[in-house]
Amino acid sequence: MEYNFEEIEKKWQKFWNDNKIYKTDIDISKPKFYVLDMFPYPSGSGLHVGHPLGYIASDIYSRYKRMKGFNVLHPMGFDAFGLPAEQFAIQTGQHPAITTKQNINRYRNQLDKMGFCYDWDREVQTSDPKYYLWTQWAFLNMFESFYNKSQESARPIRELIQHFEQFGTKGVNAAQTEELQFTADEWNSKSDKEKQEVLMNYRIAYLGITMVNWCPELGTVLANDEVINGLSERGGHPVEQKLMKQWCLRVSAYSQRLLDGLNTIEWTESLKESQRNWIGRSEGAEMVFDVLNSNSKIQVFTTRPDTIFGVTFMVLAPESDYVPLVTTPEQQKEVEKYIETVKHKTERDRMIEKKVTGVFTGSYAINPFNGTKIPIWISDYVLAGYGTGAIMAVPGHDSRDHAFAKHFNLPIIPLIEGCDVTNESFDAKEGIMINSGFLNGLSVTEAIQTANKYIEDNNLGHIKVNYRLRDAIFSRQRYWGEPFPVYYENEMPSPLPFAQLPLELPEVDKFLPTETGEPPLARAKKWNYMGFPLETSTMPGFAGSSAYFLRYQDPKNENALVSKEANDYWRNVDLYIGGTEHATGHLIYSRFWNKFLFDTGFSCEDEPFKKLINQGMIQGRSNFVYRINNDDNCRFVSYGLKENYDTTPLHVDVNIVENDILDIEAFKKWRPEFEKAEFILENGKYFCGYAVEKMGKRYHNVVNPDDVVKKYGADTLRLYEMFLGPLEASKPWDTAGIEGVHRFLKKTWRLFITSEGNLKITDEEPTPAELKILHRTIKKTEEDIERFSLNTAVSSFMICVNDLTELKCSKRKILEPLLIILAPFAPHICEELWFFLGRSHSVTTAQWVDFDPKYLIENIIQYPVSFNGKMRYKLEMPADATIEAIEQAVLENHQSQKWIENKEIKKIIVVPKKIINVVVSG
RNA sequence: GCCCGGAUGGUGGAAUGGUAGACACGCAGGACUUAAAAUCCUGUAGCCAUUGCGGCUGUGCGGGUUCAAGUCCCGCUCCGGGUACCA
Repeated sequence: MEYNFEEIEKKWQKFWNDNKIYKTDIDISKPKFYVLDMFPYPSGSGLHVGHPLGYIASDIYSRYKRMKGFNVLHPMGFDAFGLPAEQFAIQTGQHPAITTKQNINRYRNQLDKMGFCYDWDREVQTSDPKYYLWTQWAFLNMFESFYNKSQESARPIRELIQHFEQFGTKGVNAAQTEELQFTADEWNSKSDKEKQEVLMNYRIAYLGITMVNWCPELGTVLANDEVINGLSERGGHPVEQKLMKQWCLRVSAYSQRLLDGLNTIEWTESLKESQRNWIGRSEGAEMVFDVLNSNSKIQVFTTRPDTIFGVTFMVLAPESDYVPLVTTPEQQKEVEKYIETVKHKTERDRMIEKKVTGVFTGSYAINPFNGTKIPIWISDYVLAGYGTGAIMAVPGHDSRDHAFAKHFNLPIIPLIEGCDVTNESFDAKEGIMINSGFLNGLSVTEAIQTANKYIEDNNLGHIKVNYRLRDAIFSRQRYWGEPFPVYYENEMPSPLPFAQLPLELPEVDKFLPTETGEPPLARAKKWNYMGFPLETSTMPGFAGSSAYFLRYQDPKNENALVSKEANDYWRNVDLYIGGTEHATGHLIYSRFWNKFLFDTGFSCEDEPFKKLINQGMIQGRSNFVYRINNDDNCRFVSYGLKENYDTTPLHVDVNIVENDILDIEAFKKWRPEFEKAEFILENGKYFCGYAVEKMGKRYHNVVNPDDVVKKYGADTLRLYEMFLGPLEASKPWDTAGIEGVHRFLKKTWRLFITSEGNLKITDEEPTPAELKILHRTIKKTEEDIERFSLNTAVSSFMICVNDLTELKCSKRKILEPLLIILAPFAPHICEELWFFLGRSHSVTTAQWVDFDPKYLIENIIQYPVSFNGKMRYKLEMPADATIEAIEQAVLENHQSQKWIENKEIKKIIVVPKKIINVVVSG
């Protein structure tokens, strides 16, 4: 009887499902382990073979941990709000909820075929009102909170109000949009509306007027991480800067904690580094410059206060509030003209042009260190959103300032001994200071410290830490997202009472903005609360994915996001697997979101994801055929012969190519125009060329996991995806090796079952050699799973089965444990064979077998003996031989080795169980 | 520009500083078969010797540390990813 994977897999998937084998509940008698996959956005094109890579790895790990005695939480769900469904709705009028539901069903169907051990009873869908109630709830909590920097924690906004009532802003140390100052009396005499406006300055979820990335094509604003190279992440449309009133989350308040937290979690260095760069902490000084003949003062931020003697001009951002203060009447026209041109440039234009532009304001500032007069310019290379929107320019030691100085012919002063700054600035923080007054002779590091001290001592400014991390813009002018639980009274936002949640998405006639440019929700008929209009924008994609890992812990709870009990037990994610593309989006936002919930007592851990593994991308492997140009017969030439002709390469569907050999008949049917195609073959075959490209429809290189499952079975797909290479590496999908993995499963099958379908298994006692094979494999499998080296784990199974086949070993005492350790990788076939062995319960819930070290030690160890690093012969020694005995044996052996007799042994190095190295003279 | 990775046979890839190339694909040869498929066996880094055991060279390039380097250190080259006027 042959290995009939199709039947077996269907049977056991049904068995697991019917018996709810993977249903998980709190069990305080067992240690918990939480394994999470980044849940997918269910796109219309379904899963391709790259998606399950991480899911397979996490599935193997979950199954392994469960067998090791852990209570494993391994849930799955769908990130169901998103732009593609909405775009589709705009085109077709089909409600996004319907499209989304269809896509989810398709995904679910595909996932189910791969034999994952998810507890589907815990499924969450972010577009489900029962789920997004808790997204809205969290938003309201953020609205009702501010960040107390002294306590390093979010606190209820009423604490701040009480403080204002008693002391005004005195003693307030809170994260804020701008610095405010008022007394208690002033606060108490403010109108309600005025008070609300002030509080917006502090709330963690606040309505703010900020420069946003506006994408006219999509008709919505985008967060920084949704803009790539000045184009929208979705669709690649140009993005411009625009001042708009938007909901924002005060993520920046958590900058330092987000940075510090990285040291407490097990993520890859590169991912932590990305986050550190994104947070962008920089220490420097904020310094005040007086403006000549004016009362104005300009504050700048610099990380190089040591270079102050090299400041030859100052630059303001075009949007800076300082601009009107310092522009002289003579320069007014020029400045206005410049600002106008800058406004019309998109982010992308700026990047592509990279032209140096700017305009002089007519004013001068005074260098506070030496009193020199420095011209104040305006240029778009200075960003309004960072620091103070104004810089002191040091062309000698900053490349951007240098380019500007060159262009406008401004002086450049070298400040470091021995450097030439005529053609290039010297940006490195090293060397000895010159031309710098009292800083002369100091090293750069010393000079920075000395200058900082001088600034503080002389009241010229203060030391300041700046972060690049911006507050998250939280409004989207779209339909398919969570509505804000907010209504407007007197034009001031008020939160909906919790009892009114969830605020469900209303029906609209079209999914487009209104004629007046309002978001789609403005089309809804009854979009108000007690007569007051409701907010018409919706939340962004990351809202629903920011706390989903907590909801899985208690998905059906109607009274809380997660009960205290469930959260105390499941805590945070022990292992999170997903792609690197979320490094600066989801993984920042959800850390922020969780920290907020931690502060407010709803999450018991400060960091949501303890260990994170990034699975690599699976790229497509495209195939090409070569059509001969200007050929009447539509001929194609095989890859190896194409140099003899003038050809055009054409992408060909990889599903009609096997091992780069084209299925000619299938090709003729693929496209009508190829029906009469002729082929110039090599050895009777047509070989295709190949290239590694992104997996996508346009390259005809999409491989659907369903097809692979159909052909080889889920167990083969699982093993093969792991076997392909290291989990974290990017690699192309190449079916060339899949036969080998499939062959391994067939071999395993044959260890148990004869070709007639009889059970081969005997109850004979295993030999030491067989036990050695088994225990070696158990040990290796454990080690490999623990370090996520799943490709080598698969290899070790192959070696094991090959060895057992060679020994014709079909002994129960060997094969039963083998099934247990193979079960996480290939659960279906193991269940079937386990069943044949007469075992009743599921092998996937069996207890893991521990290896017995006594079968691992070799009785005799063969030591390679090397002389001066060169291998000479092998010396056999008992495993328990002492180092002295080994040395003695080498010396004795030395005498019988003629070729070395006139050389003197200087040293004998014995590496236990590894090698003996003999150092000889000459 | 900056920050991270990476470079090993024809291919994907193994190697806690200790016999480089595990395992798999592919290829070649063989067995079984009327034949094919399936299955099994042998060989497979390169070069030389293969009716001798074997020898030499080899982990992108150039140096170094070490008895011993794919692995550690210094200097390059190329490839991949992230990020960018962040002062």
